[in-house]
Amino acid sequence: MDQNYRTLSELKEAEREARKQMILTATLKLFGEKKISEVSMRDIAKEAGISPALIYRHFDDKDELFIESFLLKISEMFAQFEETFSGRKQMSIEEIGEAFIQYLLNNPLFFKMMSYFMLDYTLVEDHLEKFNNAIREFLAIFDEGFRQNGLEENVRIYSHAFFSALNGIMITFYHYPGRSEEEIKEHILRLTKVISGLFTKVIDDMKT
Amino acid sequence: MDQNYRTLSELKEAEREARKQMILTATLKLFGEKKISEVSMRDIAKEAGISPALIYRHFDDKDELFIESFLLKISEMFAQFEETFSGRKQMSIEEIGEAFIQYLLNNPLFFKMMSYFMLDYTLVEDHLEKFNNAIREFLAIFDEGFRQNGLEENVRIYSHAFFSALNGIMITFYHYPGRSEEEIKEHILRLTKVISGLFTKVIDDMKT
DNA sequence: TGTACATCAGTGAACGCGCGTTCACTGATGTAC
DNA sequence: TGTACATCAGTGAACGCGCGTTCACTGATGTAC
Repeated sequence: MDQNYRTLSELKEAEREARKQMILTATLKLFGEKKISEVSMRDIAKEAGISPALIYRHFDDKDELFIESFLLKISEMFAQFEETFSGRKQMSIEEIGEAFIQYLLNNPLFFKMMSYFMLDYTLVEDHLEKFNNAIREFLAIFDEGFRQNGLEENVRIYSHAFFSALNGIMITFYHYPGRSEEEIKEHILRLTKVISGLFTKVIDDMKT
Repeated sequence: MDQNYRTLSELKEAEREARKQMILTATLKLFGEKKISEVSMRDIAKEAGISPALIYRHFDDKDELFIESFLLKISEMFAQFEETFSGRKQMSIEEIGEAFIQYLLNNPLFFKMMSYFMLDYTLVEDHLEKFNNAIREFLAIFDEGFRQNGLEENVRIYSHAFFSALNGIMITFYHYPGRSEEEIKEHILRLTKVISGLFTKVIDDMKT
């Protein structure tokens, strides 16, 4: 009896969770299709095939829904990026840089969300920590990459510099006006090579 | 008589221009105070001490007003930055990097607007060219800096890489959560030094 | 000098709209006895 | 097995609001004769 209850409520809980995921999926889909700031609760409800009111049974408000979508996307990226890393014994700085940029180029939605939250969003205290942790974990991958390539001192400062420089290339040139998508990708990858090259060279010089 | 008419209409034109500038000034003031996307036409009218309808006698719509404000700010920055440059015979890469970052740190409004238009804004064909030219002119300053420091080949690619890396440092860390303003500034300047150092070193190596 | 008219900066209120969110309600399913 | 009740996912319409923009109007100034 007790056992039975538990399974039943578990089933309900699972259904509830599935619905929540549907809402999150719909939200992410729309983020990919239009400006993030122009995605409305009505849009999301329509996309998910439910009434707007139902969203509020799963999320306190629009902010919470947006943040949860973002965290979902972050963990997805994180998993994929870590896999790329652990699949190989060691990656050069160039390979790390290219992997990161290629990921952003192939996942414009992730890039869009990252930019949006970096620049436009004032995070609530509660979500701030999750967000913070996600970024720190991610930067740790870069740290590890530099260590594997023989950097011993100031690892963190170099990995921050590298990470933010790559970010900057994307943000500065991704929407560069009057260029085709192909030209832009090419330009971004060339700049990535230049930056990666600088870091590699300086680290190599340190070693000798 | 004819002469008189001309002066009179000139006077009127000057008044008209002055009012327009007042509206632009009010807009920029509000951009400094709240999120750009949250500045409304009513806010601007109130700040300028006029009726909302009057704004439409000077600007076609909100877009045009926003773009013109931005272009005004760009030209201001451009003038100041060029002055810094022409005041000195030659500046090292480090000095250029630091001057740029210090400018952004001291003019958060400019940084805010630049970020906003880089990421969030879909420019109309008409304004696109002005915007384009402004950026190109600005990048030319960096080109010149690299040339003066002895770089002869691929100048443009290096200046783009340098410019976007600096941008990235600002964008990535300016709103870094959980740090004081002082810590953030310090961190940004340290990263700027690292990036400038890499470029300097590689250029020096090329020379020998 | 006086009068009729034109011009135009400037206004406050209104229009029409879409937003985030809430409300009052339905209807299916499960529970108690 | 049947019946009264509780629960809760789900709904469509509504609330209240602020937005960009427009409208119909005022009033000061200049012009024509």
